[in-house]
Amino acid sequence: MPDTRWLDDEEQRAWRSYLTSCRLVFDRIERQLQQDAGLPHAYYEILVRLSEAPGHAMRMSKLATSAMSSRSRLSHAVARLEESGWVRRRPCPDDRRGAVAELTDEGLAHLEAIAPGHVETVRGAMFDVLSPEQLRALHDISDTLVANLADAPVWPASEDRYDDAE
Amino acid sequence: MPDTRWLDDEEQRAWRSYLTSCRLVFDRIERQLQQDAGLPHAYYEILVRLSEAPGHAMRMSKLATSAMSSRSRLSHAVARLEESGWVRRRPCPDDRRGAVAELTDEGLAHLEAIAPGHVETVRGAMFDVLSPEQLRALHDISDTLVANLADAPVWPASEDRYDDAE
DNA sequence: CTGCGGTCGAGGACATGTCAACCTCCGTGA
DNA sequence: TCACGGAGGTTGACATGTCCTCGACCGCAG
Repeated sequence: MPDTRWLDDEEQRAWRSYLTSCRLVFDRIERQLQQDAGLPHAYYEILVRLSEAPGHAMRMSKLATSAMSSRSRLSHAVARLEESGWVRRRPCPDDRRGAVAELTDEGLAHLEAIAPGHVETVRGAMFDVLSPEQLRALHDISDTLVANLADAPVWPASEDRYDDAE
Repeated sequence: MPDTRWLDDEEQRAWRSYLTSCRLVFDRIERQLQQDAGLPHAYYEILVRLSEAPGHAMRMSKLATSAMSSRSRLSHAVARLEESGWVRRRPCPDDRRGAVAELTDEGLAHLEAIAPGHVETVRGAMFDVLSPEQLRALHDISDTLVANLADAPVWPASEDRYDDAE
């Protein structure tokens, strides 16, 4: 490794501010969801994706990708959601290896009950705080990051990583 | 709860893009540190704070605050870092309840060994990707978020939350 | 000086996430 | 048709984080 390109003071401050802001935002989201809905944000995401899918059902691997989750994580998560009665698993008709996760009526009802509180929290943590220009800029920045990091050669530790699916 | 102020399409996209980008950035950071340094980013932060403190030592509670950690989390973390030999705990001279965490020589050496890789990853995940204007904007946005969410009425679940300390 | 509320830090129980097998099954090529 | 590489999904061991409780101790009010 040749000479390190250290961060200068300005970059240092920017990076730490970014770290702090993300932590503050996500802590809020996480905490509110945990308290009011009894589930972590990752699980909420899963319910949302299912609710948007045709038939409120989706193939496990596709669900993993769309919820930005590893397969293994999704498997554990769905197991838990199944215990809670919000999701049901059934075999995939096309592919006997596969499984399909399906939102139950209770799951949908629960999601509809908790969504308003979550949205309000998101507004309070972000949309009510930033100016319209800041929001536009942040959207642009986020898109740029996603575009540049998405396919990312991050040594997918095992293959067990978001594959590029769909 | 009165009528929910739902997110419109644009806001929805912005929020999801933000979520995705943060996940991509932090996954990289986390993965690189775990692989090359054998520790999660939160632990790295602790080592950094200690290395910047006078005498490479800091009171536990102050360290918790400065590393944006709960006391309990810090306690577990320092226990682990102590096992690895990178940090040492000693009683606080002023306050017999207290404890002081101190970076060991090995800890400092380890930190110095792994810092370049981390910095390079941060550059690759952020500074090399965004334009100077984007970076300025992101810094400004982060500061705004921190300023507005820091004291945050987030029902500190138990008192066990970053207190506003020092 | 004594009692009392509050702070400091530790630790246990539990939830979530990661990694690494491990099966089952698919699709292809010989 | 059958072997084989790879995909889909699950599972168990383990690491990390959260919540809650506890014991020790501080500092103040009486």
